[in-house]
Amino acid sequence: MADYTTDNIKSQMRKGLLEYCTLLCLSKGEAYTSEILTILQQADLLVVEGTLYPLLSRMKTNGLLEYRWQESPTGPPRKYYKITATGEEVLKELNKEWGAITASVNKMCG
Amino acid sequence: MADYTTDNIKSQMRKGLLEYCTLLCLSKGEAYTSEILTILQQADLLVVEGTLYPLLSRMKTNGLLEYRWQESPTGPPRKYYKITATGEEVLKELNKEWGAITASVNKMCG
DNA sequence: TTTAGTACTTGGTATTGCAAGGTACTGAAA
DNA sequence: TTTCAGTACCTTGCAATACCAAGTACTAAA
Repeated sequence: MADYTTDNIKSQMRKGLLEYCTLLCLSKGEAYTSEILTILQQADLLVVEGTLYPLLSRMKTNGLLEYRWQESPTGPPRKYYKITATGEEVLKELNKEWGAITASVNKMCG
Repeated sequence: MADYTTDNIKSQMRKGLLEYCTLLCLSKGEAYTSEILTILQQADLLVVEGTLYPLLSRMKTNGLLEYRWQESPTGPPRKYYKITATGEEVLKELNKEWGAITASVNKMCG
């Protein structure tokens, strides 16, 4: 099993949750991209660098996130992202939406 | 609320589940496109014709679905889609995946 | 000064969703 | 007969997105 088709559908299922999970992650406190990446990957979100950077930029542009630069002792400075008040409100909406979605899917299963 | 950004993220969350829910729908018996469309829309999947036709074709090409033509008393003939044995196996995988995803998300919430 | 490690950014390509328009069949109205 | 409305299928063109790969830039150690 786990052929190309199955993997493709699976990854699509997870892709759609990327923004939501990123907001969830940052609602617990600020973090920079590599940390976010690791957290999302540990939740099996299968996300990679080239996806996450543009995604964070979009969310910043849309006012859900903000960032500050912070020097790093071991390399170039880091962008620490933080959720905004708007982001918090959107997250509340998305939490409701997630509940509705699981209800929808479970209804289709039953 | 419910501004452009929120709606966009919401729709992405649901989009990723289209193939899965289509398989779920057809695992209950065959149906033609308009019926599938109605069922998915009743589950709030926000799908439209121009999305569903190519999607069903892709799934047929990938061996998940098959169809037969059937005359209609009230118009042109209909394509009745049915899940294949391969589709059933993929669906089992996706059911497991859905369980894993909800677990992942809920872990991130907690 | 070169190399390795960390971190951010940016093309190019492929996939996908959707709006809009097109084809074709049936039956009823003009 | 012709025209129209309803049903059903399909395609085209545009925009958004994900990902791979490469590029830039900073630090520290060899």
